[in-house]
Amino acid sequence: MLRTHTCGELNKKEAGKTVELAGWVHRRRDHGGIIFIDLRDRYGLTQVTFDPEANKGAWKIADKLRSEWVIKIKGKVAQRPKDMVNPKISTGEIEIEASEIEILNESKTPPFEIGDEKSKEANENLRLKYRFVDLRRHKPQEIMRKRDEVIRYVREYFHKNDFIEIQTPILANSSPEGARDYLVPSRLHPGKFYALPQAPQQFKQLLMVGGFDRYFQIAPCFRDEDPRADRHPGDFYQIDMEMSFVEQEDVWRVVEPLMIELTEKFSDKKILKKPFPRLTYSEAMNKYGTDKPDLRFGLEIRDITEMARGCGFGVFANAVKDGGVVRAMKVDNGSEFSRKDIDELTEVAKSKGAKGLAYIVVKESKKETKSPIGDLVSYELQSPIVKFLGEKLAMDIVRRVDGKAGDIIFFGADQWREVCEALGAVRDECGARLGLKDKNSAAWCWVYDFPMYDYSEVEEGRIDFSHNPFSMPQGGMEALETKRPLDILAYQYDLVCNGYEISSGAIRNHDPKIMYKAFEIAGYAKEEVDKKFSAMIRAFEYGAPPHGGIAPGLDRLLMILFDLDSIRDIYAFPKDGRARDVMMDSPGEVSEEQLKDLGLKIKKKV
RNA sequence: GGGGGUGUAGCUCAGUUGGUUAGAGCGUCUGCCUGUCACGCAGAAGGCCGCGGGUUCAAGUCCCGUCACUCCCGCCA
Repeated sequence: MLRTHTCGELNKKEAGKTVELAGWVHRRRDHGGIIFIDLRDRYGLTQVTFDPEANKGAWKIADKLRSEWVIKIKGKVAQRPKDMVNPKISTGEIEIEASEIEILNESKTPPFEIGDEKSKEANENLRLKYRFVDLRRHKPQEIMRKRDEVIRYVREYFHKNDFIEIQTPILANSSPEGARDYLVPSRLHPGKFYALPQAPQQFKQLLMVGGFDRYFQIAPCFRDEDPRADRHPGDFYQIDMEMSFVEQEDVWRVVEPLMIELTEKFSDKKILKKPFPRLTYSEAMNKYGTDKPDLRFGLEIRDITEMARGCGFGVFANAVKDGGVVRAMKVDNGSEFSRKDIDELTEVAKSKGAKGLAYIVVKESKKETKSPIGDLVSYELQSPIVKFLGEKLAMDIVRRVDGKAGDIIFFGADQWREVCEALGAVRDECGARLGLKDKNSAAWCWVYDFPMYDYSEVEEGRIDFSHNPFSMPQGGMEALETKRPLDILAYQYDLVCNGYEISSGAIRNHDPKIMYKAFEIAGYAKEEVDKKFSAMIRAFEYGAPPHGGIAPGLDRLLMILFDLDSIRDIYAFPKDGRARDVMMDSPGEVSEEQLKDLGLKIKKKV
């Protein structure tokens, strides 16, 4: 060993001992005579002193040291006088009086400062290029350590509950649904391709058929989709689990306590409600305009379709006439919003397909006035739409949503889904602008009863699976045969925290007959299903047990627990915003020979 | 595929209404300094103001184009 101790562990109890430390030169303070070196490793900092009078040789070497050089020192632990203790570091009571020093490696001047948390962080792309240096900083060190603790905790939790971890293949098959695949050309089978799994979905279901009734895996998943702040491009990890002989409640009973424990042990957030509130998909959409509501704040959406029927404001009246809905969302204290705020919120609504964003500001008025229905009110309405609605209807709507002086009310009028999505996005933005997203709260909830089918977004008039095609429809075969497809619900559930979808799961369809029927409704012929899911279908014909599971996204979970803005922070070696590894320079070019081996040709861009 | 933002020293940023030689802090280098701990003091080096074009007596600043970076939407069963 090149060291007897780490840089974070020595204290006054060791005073007098001779020790050896190794690490990086964090900072050097040269006083002309005495030289101080802060020596750093992942455990902490220890101050090392070089005194020219005590040891001229070591002092001379210390004089040459620069930032990030790797050194090994030998010296005596000395207790610092009381007035020289540094309370900011764990080893602040002592210092090492160096007698020997060896330079293990020199370093170029790093392209950015590694130092204190106070210094401004360098541009992320520069840090990613020099990630091996960036990782030396306190923050990434701490995140990686905590990530490891969470993973270990998860593993212990599942093992304690009789789950076993099984590694499923990385070289798998292209899956016909969902995201774009990463393809891997096969050399032995020219023209054929493996695909990296988007999730171990099919494998874990096959494990159930194989009799492993409680499986889990910290599973690598691969999807070739554009990145987002909460979506790491390329590869990411799921806490994948599946159970046999269970109903959805049983899956929840395993996962919910784990999420509670993880939140309480690894974050500073307080869980707002235990057990987690449960909302059906339609409740979530109607009240919050999204299937992943942020329940840290209220701002519920209310339906005023009937009030708006035939009203004087054409946008509302026409929406109702065309079979749509009119919805209102009251924002407490929203009258603070400036004209600019409202314009920006309108842009948010428009980005979700709304044509505009109608609003009524409820302004406090100095004197009470008589409302059109005769009572006294101490507010007045400011809005471009009141003159069309008429004052009486406007007042009624304000009452309906419990509006009071100081509020603003936003409206959406269109088809149901468009209104939900637009107001949902506006609600989210209002929550952010009004500071309602409490960093110290974790609002977990279950969203369940997702519809089995939805109108296809690719093809007019077609019906498609709204989520996972492997979910069991509620009511089984009977429902598929008798109900209108859009009315059929699935045993499909999401786990949501603070507006992030952490997890998606389902009770699976384990009956081949029901599976064929379910796919038939979505427009797939039997032969097509046989071809695309041959292993699954075959397996289900040999005694598949009822089963279901869930797969919380590890990365998004960690991001919330550790309160990070970027999902890249929780990776040791993240991809950049365009799915590149700027440190390794990947994706990279390959040689002609490699391509030839694989039977591939590449068209060069001119 | 669409929209917004940014681009000035190694890093983080300022740069007014277009006006003389483009600045600060940190870092780097040199010298001084024996108790600092974000040490201090003095000095120095370091700039294609992303790139190309235009307007102008004059462009870091205005206009057009372009590239890069970044965030958002689409997409992500």
